[in-house]
Amino acid sequence: MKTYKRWLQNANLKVTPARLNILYTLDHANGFLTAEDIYNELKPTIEHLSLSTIYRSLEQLEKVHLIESVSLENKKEAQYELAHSKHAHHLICLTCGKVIHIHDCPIHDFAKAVSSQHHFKVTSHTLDLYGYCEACQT
Amino acid sequence: MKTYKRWLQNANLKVTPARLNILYTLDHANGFLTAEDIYNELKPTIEHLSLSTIYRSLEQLEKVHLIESVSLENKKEAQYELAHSKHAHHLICLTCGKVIHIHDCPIHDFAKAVSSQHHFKVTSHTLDLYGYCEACQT
DNA sequence: GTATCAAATGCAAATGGTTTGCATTTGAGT
DNA sequence: ACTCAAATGCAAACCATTTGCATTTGATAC
Ligand SMILES: [Mn+2]
Ligand SMILES: [Mn+2]
Ligand SMILES: [Zn+2]
Ligand SMILES: [Zn+2]
Repeated sequence: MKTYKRWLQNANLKVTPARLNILYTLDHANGFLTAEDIYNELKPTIEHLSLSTIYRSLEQLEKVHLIESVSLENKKEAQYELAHSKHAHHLICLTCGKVIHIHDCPIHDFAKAVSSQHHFKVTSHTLDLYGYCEACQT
Repeated sequence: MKTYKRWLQNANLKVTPARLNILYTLDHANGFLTAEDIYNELKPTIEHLSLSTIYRSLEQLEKVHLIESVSLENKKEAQYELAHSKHAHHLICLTCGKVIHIHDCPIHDFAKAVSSQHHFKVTSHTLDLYGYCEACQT
């Protein structure tokens, strides 16, 4: 918990139980979590926890770049993960939701080519690969 | 309109004004459209048009693969476009919403590599590039 | 420690995009 | 024209997320 406390202090956010627990939960998840996932995880251990606190905390944590939100194809709820400094892409298991991070990025050259070809100034991109993780390929 | 009629008939869907108009509208858009975009476009010309008809039509059209829905980063509404048979990716203008289709795909080799490296069976992927189109780069 | 005050929280109500129930209309085949 | 499933309009329901407001709490100053 020491680490999370420092993260919050460095970001000039008050250290509150909700925020510490949200960071801990995202840090120990093996895939993306929704606001409600986090709420359900924490509700039993925090009395009087409100779902709106989760939403407001996620908003703040994202604003200071401690976490990131992702929109997944065919999912309407926002999904969250701990922020990672290195540019990365995702392997997402369609069965168990496990997420593997890939730090290799095949897009930069491609973006450059496409960019000049279509006179389009590319500033960012999203690339997610869907399929089945080792455990789910039986 | 002749074409759209045939599309619907081939898909075993009844030919209705709403569906014809939705196909026409998507066919002539230069970017993705939301259900409400389409509704606002058609409302003036179709008396008693209901937004739920738009939603139900989009659902049907997607089911028979005449159109596709896309989830965009930081947009909560579903976006639609006419289906395209060839595998493609998107250049999306952050200012005007224009979408350019790229039929070049740099991912297949990458997916193969990553696949064997992480024992992950990749079945699909999404790749969208965001930035500014020629007209919006002033 | 105690006082202070903005920031964070709980709770309930409001939102906004999307879906659904139901009575009525319409398209396609006879 | 006749029939019947499918499509539609409208209102109400739904669900994820946001917001208003009264209360509590964390950080800083004494
Ligand atoms: Mn990630
Ligand atoms: Mn497309
Ligand atoms: Zn899995
Ligand atoms: Zn543009």
